[in-house]
Amino acid sequence: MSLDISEIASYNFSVVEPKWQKFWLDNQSFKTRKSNNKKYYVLEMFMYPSGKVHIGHVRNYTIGDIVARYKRACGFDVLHPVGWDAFGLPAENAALKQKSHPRDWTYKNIETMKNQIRSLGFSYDWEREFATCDEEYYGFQQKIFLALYKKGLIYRKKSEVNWDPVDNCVLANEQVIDGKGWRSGALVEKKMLSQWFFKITNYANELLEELDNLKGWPENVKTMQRNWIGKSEGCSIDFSCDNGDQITVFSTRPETLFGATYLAISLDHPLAKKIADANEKIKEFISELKKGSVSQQVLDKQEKQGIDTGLTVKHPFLDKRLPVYIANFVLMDYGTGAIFATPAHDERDYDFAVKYSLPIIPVIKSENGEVPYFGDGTLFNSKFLNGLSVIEARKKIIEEIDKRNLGKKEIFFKLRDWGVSRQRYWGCPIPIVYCPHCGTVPLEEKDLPLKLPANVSFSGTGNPLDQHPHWKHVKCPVCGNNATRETDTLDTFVDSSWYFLRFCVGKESKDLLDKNEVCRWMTVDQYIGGVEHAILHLLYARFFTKALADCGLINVREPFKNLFTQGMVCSVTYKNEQGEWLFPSEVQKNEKGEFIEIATGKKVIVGRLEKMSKSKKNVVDPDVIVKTYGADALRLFVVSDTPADRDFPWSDEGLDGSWRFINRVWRLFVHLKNKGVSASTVQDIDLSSLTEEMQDIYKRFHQTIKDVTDSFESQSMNKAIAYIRESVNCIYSVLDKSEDNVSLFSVIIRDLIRLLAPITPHICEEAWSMFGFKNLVSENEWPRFREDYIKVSTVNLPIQVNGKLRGTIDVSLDASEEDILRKAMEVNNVRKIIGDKPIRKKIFIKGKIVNFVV
RNA sequence: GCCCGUGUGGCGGAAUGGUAGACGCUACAGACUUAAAAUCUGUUGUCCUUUCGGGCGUGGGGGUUCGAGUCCCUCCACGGGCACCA
Repeated sequence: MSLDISEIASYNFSVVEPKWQKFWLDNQSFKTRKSNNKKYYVLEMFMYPSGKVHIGHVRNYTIGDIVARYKRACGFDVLHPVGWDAFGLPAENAALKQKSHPRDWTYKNIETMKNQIRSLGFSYDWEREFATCDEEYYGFQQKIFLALYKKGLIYRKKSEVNWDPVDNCVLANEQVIDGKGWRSGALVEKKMLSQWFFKITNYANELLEELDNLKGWPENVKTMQRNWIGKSEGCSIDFSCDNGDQITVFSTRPETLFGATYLAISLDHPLAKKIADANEKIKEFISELKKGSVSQQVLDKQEKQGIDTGLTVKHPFLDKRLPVYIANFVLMDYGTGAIFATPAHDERDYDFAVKYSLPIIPVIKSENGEVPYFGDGTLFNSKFLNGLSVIEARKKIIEEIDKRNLGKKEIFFKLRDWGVSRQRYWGCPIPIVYCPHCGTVPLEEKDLPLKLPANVSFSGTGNPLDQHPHWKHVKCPVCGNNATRETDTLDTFVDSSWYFLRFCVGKESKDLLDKNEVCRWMTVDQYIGGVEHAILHLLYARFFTKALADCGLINVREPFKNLFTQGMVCSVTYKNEQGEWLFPSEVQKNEKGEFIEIATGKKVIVGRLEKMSKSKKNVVDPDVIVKTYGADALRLFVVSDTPADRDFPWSDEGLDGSWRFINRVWRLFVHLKNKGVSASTVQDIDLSSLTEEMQDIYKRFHQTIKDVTDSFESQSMNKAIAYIRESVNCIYSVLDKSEDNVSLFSVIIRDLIRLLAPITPHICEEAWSMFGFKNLVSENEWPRFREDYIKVSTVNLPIQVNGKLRGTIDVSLDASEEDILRKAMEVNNVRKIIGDKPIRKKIFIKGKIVNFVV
């Protein structure tokens, strides 16, 4: 086939894309529709306004937009909102660095990113947009805080933070680098501060059990949450100490009690403090161990260390005393902050025992006497437990402990309460006042929102709200005397724990949790975001939903029905000989195919694909791509080839391929238009009037509709695109017959545009209007396929001998087994391989396979 | 350290336990062109073979099965999360 010059001119996206974006916006094409149709709520995890949209965002939002457009076409009322997770640390860092106010910095970023998002043609209902730093939003969040507070779900307790002794401020884990403060370089210490906590542990069981009902969640995310909640059954045991105190330990393996050789308590255990106060050496030792970050991976990796307190406790069942150690591997937050140690059957206990030459007494028989041993076996050395299995022994000893009043069976969760206090400015202020007379007093609703003061200075030291000249000084709402405000703000995870509820309510309502609207739209039918949020954000959002339901504010208990976690966007990295990262633009391929640094001519080390990040200089700017290739090409590319839940390898060549495909499709449209195809030539297709070849083409197209539909339903955009490409190739192969089959090609092209529209909406909208179809393709329905067209009557059946493929035969699906086996045996190659060997077995699976075992 | 994933041609990937490599990228060849680009057509896992065809192949090792990329065990490599980054 040949195309004339006018058809060869490439598709002018730079005119077409802005044209339709403006049209959609002006006509509010994606305003949330409220009809009697079924609803569908599509939500992508909202964006942190860091400054610029990156390709990772583009991929996330493209997936969401494809779902939204597809579901709209399928007839759902779709809620597809957009917003900004706008509080957080980077705004304050920018304030320090560039002297810009966090608010100005944030809103400016939002403006920039909004324009970027709009240039990608996402079908959002912009009317519902908001930022979490909007006074209206965080004011309402304070209302929610008060409701939870009244419900008894919020309390204050002391908890450890990373403390920078030079800057006098609390550091986030990411601000601690090699145990030192990122700005000051000072050795970080752990410090106890009074902080607010949400009682997420009240919901531990429900959070765990409801996971089983979340059929639309990936199994790995559910597993991670289960492990995080970490329900374990065990028992508490009281040990009496020779100083008169009692130490309660928790153990999930009480059956190993007879192998216990020492007790270990946490650095923060009340007893440890008591001892430290009386013993300078121990005090010093504890403060030495307290250096460094509070993060778990740091704690786990550090060497196990401890100190003998000199105290001993009595073993509850044996006539012996065990020494009590203060040890850095015992966590105050889990269990009771104290353990009995059985080094023969626990790795940590073992390492510690070896280091401090403590005895190791095995009580469970292992096959080859290995120590430490963690498997099942028979108890020995254990008095009344002797001869029992681990499970039996556990049951028995818990009974025994209970009977003798030494402790009781208990269930502990690894899940800890959620600390929400942040010693920072750019967050939601906590609506609490401390009064010397009335104590802790919540603000009254009429005093909300409690706004952040505008004039604030950032020195990098201390807490900005605390240092503000007058903000914290107020009159007590109860007695009117001088009082002070809480100067901590809320963790930004709080902001993102209910934003999906706020989206349900239109801007006209002051009640941000308007029950009718929340009830109409919740739950979120499809939630899409990175797997890095698998635990914290998703768990907090689930907790919040339950807590708000218990406060009577909403009536759902689970926020997200289906969850999709997309992979990261990765790209190649380059480093020079000094190990410095290089931009791709600084690198060139020479004649030998080696990569060299342009500036120096020296060889460059080509690293493996890594997550795109500014520091590795392997980011790609979406603006540049949109300008040179268009939004459709970018959208198409980020969901092509790689399944959406896997990491996506960026490549310029791949992007080029997507761009070529868009032009190929456009040439197809223009060619067919020139051959007379248009909306007015669409008519019902009478199969019998077509040649056999055209019948086949039409049937294959119905198969394509089915394949693409199935792929969209299973979020396999990459497969949908492969099927569409295949179909386009197929249409190209018969293009010279288009003139004789105008109606057929009209029908096919109409549906092809509709199949492609969720992915590349601009070109499809343009083609839709060019062919003269009514309304927008974005408002049109999804094409349907006919079951009777995709049924096949014959099949190409593989014939195996001993499980190896030796040939194939074409058979009718309803042919008898006998006929097929006879035919299979006649295949030349099969006969040759079998020879005169006797056939031991004939496997026949209808429509699938024939296998001769000889 | 603990928890969760991933591993298939030169590359991204496809494959209800049933013909491994669909679709795309790259590379190569041809057509068109004064030429280039673009476009179109073809080839492209690997080894043996003129052809027909055959051997080997889904990170390594083992197992279940008539048959394993797919299920089980084990090992290796890489990535994500770990509670104050979002």
